[in-house]
Amino acid sequence: MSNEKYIVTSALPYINGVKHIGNLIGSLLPADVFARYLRLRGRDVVAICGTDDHGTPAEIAALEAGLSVEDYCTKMYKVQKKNYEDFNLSFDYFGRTSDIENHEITQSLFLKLYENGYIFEKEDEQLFSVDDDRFLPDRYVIGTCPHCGYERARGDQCEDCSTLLNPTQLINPKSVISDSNNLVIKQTKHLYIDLPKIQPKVEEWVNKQEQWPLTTLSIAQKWLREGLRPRSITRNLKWGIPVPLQGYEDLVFYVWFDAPIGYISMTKKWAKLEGDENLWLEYWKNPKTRYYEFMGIDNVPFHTVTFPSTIIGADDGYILPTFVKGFQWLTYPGGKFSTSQKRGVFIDQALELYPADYWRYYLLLIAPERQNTEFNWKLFQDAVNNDLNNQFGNLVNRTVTFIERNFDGKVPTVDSYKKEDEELWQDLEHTVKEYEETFEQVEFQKPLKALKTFVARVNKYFTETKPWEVIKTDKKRAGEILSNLAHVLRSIALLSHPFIPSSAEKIYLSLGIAHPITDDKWERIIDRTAIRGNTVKFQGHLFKKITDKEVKKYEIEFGAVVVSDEESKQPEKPKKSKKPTKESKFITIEDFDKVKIKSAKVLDCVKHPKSDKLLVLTVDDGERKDRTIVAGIAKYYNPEDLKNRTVMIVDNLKPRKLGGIKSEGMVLAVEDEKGVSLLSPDRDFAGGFRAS
RNA sequence: AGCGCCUUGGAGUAGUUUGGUUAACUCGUUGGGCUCAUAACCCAAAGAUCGCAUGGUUCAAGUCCUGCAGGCGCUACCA
Repeated sequence: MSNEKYIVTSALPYINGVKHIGNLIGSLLPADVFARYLRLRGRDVVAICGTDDHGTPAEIAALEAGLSVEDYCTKMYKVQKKNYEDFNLSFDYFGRTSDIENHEITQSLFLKLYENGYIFEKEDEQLFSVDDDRFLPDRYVIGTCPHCGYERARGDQCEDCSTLLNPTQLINPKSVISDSNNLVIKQTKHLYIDLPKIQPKVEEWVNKQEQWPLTTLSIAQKWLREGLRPRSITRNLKWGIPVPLQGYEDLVFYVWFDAPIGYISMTKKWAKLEGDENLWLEYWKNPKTRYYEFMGIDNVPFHTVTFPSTIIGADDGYILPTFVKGFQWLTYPGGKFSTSQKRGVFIDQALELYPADYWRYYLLLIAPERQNTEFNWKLFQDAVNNDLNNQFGNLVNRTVTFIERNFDGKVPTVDSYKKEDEELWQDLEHTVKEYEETFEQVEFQKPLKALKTFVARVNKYFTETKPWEVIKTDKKRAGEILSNLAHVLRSIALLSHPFIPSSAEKIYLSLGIAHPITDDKWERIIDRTAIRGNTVKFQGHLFKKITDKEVKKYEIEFGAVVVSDEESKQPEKPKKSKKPTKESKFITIEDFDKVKIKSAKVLDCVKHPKSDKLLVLTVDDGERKDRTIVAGIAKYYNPEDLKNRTVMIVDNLKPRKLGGIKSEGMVLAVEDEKGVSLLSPDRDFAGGFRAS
């Protein structure tokens, strides 16, 4: 089986900008983890990723940065490459789609398609911006929607009425790039790939992929069911891979066409650097290769239908993916990741706050495998503090220090195993089995949870066997317990390596293992004697806790807030069919009784950091002296004036975040045209008295 | 509009493919234990009519079917 090869690829991040943690968990990180797992098991794997360099956005960003597009891309390439290295992403090669190898392979695949009769020419109308001196992609044109009159409709679709459009349909179209309305319609010739002609073969292939995840399969099948349409593969740009065909020299390939070919060309470049020019062919033209692709869900059609069409149509011996894993989205509280709005965590920032392993662990734990998941600072803290620090780090710590203090740092020898020892080893076996099985199915949360459960199990073993007590009467037995612990820890380190590689290495060092973790053989994952006699050495604590203070700070700093919807009640689309609930004229006394209104003393009051309409009150409600209430009264009250005042609050209102700060209740006030006035008792009142 | 996904104790989730005794896990809460360890670790308890129809199928439904409500994602010339 040694000639079975593996390819692992992550969707290629676009060259522009630094990526956020959502991009990371959507493709890059899983690809890395899976590749690490395969390597650990001794599989012959090449893991490939790189930047997707071409396209209009890169050109425009370069323009704005005052750089040539080549220089801009090189600069961004370096930035991204470093980010991923810092995150311990272990791609064998991280390349670029603008490299010469990609030119060669893209052009050769195109020529094959051409020879095989899958390329045809068609004339298009396209808007040309005279002032920008360039053709405008649909999304770079905005204008008035002919259907609903929305003034900022994009050339491909009106966001307001969601009608699909052609840029030429827009009224008063203008360029997004320059705002110029000096646009002309030009006839241009473009080359198309005849997807309908290739469809039967693609369909035949897709229908055989029973091992694919259901969502992947159903997306692919939907596209095929609706029938593929020919798709343009050229653009009139200067930045890109030139079309190697007479009469089309001024065209370049459309990015969607050349980007996935990057997987192949980057492997080729890797082979070159490895000093074996033809090595890449052993992977890409070997029918026995197992090829795993990782990407966000939006990319699934490209990897299950269009890119395979290129490969199948060209018929040049390249293999197709064995497994296509599409991830849902990692969402962020308060809205989409956005550089301009300072919302979300970007990779470079993330690493300034905490080590890569913290992020890797939490992101993998909540990996959006089945559904969208939301990043949450508090849960991030929980995961790091409980799972990593308390359970994992502390287990390593208590084991190593115990051996250091009682056994001169030497891992003791075991002569016989008691029942509880055997049970421990048996559980390890089960864990490894579960881990292997779920990993082979390309799942991430499950192997990680198996590992996490086992770590807790080992802590239990430690507590229940009480070596600190046993050692007083039976040093030998205590030694056996610690030996078991140390050996099991070695297995845990191996199992955790794909997820948290640096910490795993550190455990190896603690256990006095000289070789890197990646040199270990999977066959020895369970080994009761591997480190007998090793000298352990405390390496410092593996993890550190995240404090509440940090969480609060970062929640605000990184915009993890719900936009105070009081104000942002934009003319949002009236939610369809929201039946107006019939309100009856009276409520019953029981209804009123549900509302608990009580007095509260304002202890402190400050302006809301994110809003000029909100004040943040800290009140004493008779039960607690640290209740936080956010009120929209900043226009009418100075924070200072409210201190020591008694106000009336709704006690049992469901807490809600306002501008990122959790408001636990509501302050009662009345409003007329002059402004807002707070309700309060006639005389000074302590907090906690219910109104009735 | 179409397609798909989601709705399970205070929070986050598993379980739904292949229906079957007390609905599982982590956090949080309450109580207890331990002291080797980073106030870490271990045990126990409370807490869920599994979105709604008091809908259907079945001896049996969180799991299958139907309808409804709410939330989300994807839908090709974007990269």
